[in-house]
Amino acid sequence: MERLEQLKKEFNDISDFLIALGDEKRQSIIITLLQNNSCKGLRVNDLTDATQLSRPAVSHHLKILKQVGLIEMRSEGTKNYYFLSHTTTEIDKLKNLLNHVTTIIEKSEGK
Amino acid sequence: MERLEQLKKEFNDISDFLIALGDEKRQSIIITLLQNNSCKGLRVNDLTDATQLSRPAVSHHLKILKQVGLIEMRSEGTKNYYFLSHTTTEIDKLKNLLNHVTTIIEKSEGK
DNA sequence: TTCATTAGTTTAAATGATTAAACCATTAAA
DNA sequence: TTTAATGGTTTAATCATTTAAACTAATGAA
Repeated sequence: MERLEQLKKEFNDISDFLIALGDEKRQSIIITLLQNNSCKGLRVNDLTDATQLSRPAVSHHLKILKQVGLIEMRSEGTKNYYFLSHTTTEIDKLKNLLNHVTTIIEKSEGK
Repeated sequence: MERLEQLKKEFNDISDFLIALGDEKRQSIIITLLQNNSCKGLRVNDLTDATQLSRPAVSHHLKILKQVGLIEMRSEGTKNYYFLSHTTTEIDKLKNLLNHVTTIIEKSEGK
């Protein structure tokens, strides 16, 4: 039952990330960034073109994606370049959680 | 670029699952079911007790969890028993998607 | 058959998320 | 020092989600 406490924490920890990933608008931003996944990065206006969203909407979603550590930003003067984070900490956490869950499910298989 | 199309489909396919998993109320239902992961399953009233949610709220969330294939139901008379699905199809899909994404991110690492 | 139990559904209210419009701040160029 | 370009923020409106209250349906027991 100690493992259940651990699992509860893991779930709680990853909520924001799951919510961030679940939104289709944000998915299209992520996919656009994956398409242009050079070190250069993309600007807000590039993303409004690609995703059919207004600038405040893109800005809003970028903020959420940044908060969960999925993307990062680099400034050059007034120009901001957004790119997918090279560290995959949150993704790895989610993978671990999923493995945890499947392990428990499979263990009870024979009961 | 063919892989990107594939990825787009995978994302689209998994949206509802991510949204279902991201909600904290639904997480507490999942955890309660994990705690009692025998073949027997739990009834709606068991879940209202454990999660501090009203019956219509639990019913609503169970419906969502059922739609994405995470849980299943078994009826005995008027009594309905809910339990975590033994097939982990959606979980496996999500794992694959995450592996896909990390592969792309890591590939561009050296650019 | 009548009453109690179990649980899903519908509707309306409350809450929360998303968006556009307008505004502000910063940098770069003229 | 103006002016243009870039982009974040705030506010208010819209839209979707969640919830509770009341209702309905079905089964099982008295």
